[in-house]
Amino acid sequence: MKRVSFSDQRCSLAQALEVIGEWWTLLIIREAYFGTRRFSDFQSRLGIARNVLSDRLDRLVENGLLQREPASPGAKRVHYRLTDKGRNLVTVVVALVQWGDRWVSGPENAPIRMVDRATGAEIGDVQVRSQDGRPLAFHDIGLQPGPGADQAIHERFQETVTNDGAVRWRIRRHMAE
Amino acid sequence: MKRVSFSDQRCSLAQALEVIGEWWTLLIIREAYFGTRRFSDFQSRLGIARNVLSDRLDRLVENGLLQREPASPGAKRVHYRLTDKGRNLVTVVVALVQWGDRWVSGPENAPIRMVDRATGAEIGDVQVRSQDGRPLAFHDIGLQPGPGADQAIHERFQETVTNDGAVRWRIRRHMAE
DNA sequence: CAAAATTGGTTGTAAAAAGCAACGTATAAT
DNA sequence: ATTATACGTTGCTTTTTACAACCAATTTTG
Repeated sequence: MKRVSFSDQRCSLAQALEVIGEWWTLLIIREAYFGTRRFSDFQSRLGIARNVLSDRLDRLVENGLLQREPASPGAKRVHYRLTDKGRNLVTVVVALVQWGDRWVSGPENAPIRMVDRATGAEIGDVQVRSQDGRPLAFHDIGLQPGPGADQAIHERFQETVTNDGAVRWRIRRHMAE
Repeated sequence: MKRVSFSDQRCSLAQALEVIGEWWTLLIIREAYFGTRRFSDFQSRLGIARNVLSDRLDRLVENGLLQREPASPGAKRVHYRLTDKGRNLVTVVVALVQWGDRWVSGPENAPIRMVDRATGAEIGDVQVRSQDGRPLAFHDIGLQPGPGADQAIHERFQETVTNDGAVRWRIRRHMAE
């Protein structure tokens, strides 16, 4: 396959996908959310090939999303547990499940319900919001070069200053020549 | 590779990944968010091989995330535009970018800033919330079999009724025997 | 405590997917 | 009318994944 790496792309989405974008990886994370800890349980629950599972677990541990710990105190056999970094992906997983429920499975065929433990009511839809809590639709979100933007990213944006002094960023649709 | 399909798994995450989980696919969606519409712009912006791009675009159109439309009225040459189904993935993309900013790139190196167009302020962190808006942490989220759960999923859960009549679901850690 | 079964992998091989470069048309620009 | 650009497709190579067989260490069972 000689698959190209995303890690040199200056884009946090590419960075994230480099870590969790491989085939099976996110399903392993989901399985960990479900409480699975043992190699053989991951294997039989997912139906993944053992060598691929082994490889993915190694990478997830390397990247700090899972941690190995003794299955029983002092034992050599290990369990895999989510770290904070791994648990923090919960928004991504929930957003994906909700999208899948809505657009692929259909809400009436949702295989899993996610509820608020405190009330038992279904959780809300994951949304993009402003810092003060207003829901933001697709077109309410503006893009700008960030603090880590490089030359290539700056070239994608066009800075304009309106006559009242406000700065506006326009994203270029086509490649600059 | 003879890669196994996720589409027979009864899990909306697997269904979603079947559509957008392939290498490059989510980066193409991101590129579409950025306003890219033309084949050659996708190609040169991402550095993706042309045949792979061609394949991914076909699949995205097939699955209804992108739509082809004449580049100019009456022309045969096409542009690719996001559909509602595609735009609806914005929560996933934003959640992933924020996770990448936080855990991989580091917030001070974020290449892109996402702002509220109305105020210019940075958008908030994507969160899982209850329907009435309380933020839910990882452990506040409970799992239950949903309306489309099959036998296998039901076997993963253990239903218990507390003595005040409330129903509780416990997820089984290991495979049932 | 010895034998059997389970766990947590590794190794080898075949098939499929990704990467690369060259080639072909149809449209757009000069 | 000629040239250049856009949007792919085809053919070949390299890398991954899938599948099955094997193996050592640990647990369980009789």
